[in-house]
Amino acid sequence: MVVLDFETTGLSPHSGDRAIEIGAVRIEQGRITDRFTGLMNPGMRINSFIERYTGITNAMLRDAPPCEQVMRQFADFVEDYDMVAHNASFDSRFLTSELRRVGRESPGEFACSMLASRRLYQDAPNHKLGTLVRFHQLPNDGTFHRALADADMTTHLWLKMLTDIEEAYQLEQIPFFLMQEISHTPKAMIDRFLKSWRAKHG
DNA sequence: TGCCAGGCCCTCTTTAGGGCCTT
Repeated sequence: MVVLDFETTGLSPHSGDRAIEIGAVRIEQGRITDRFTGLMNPGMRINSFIERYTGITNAMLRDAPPCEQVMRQFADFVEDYDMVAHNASFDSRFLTSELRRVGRESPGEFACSMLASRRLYQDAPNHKLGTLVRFHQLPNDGTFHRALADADMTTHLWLKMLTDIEEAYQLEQIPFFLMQEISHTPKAMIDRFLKSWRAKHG
């Protein structure tokens, strides 16, 4: 699967917002096998809030390739893999919007690490990505709100959740139907995960 | 002119409202 994160000019592609950076991590057999990242020029200036929030400046975007070029490359990277994102409804909207502009689409399904976290870690202070990284002491380099850094942290969070789900399942603490229900994760994704997990652990 | 995201989930709910998450 591919873990995905967008930085954007705002919250809604339906209000004209565009992607300005994409970061993605490919996971196979529970291990990171490839990464993709790129700044992209949205053809518009970003406001000062976004500059402060992400650290991405208008000067950086001026020299970046256009969204269309980066998204075509990303479409080739993601192929038909299923995807994971933290608050997936946000990233899936931008992915659909940006791919549609270049006549592409992603056939994969989305799972949401935020919804899964709300189910699995009810003792967490909240379910922001940064909070969960600290709560679980997940690997990070101190960078937040940049696409590849956030995708990397989401990857570590997702792998931890899969392990915790599997352990709970093995311990018969949760039945299989609940695994499918957790986080709205598509059944096919859970099935593929279990198959690869068992191949790895015997 | 005035509006301005959207989906999940809880609750003082279902004839609704508001917090949480993402930028």
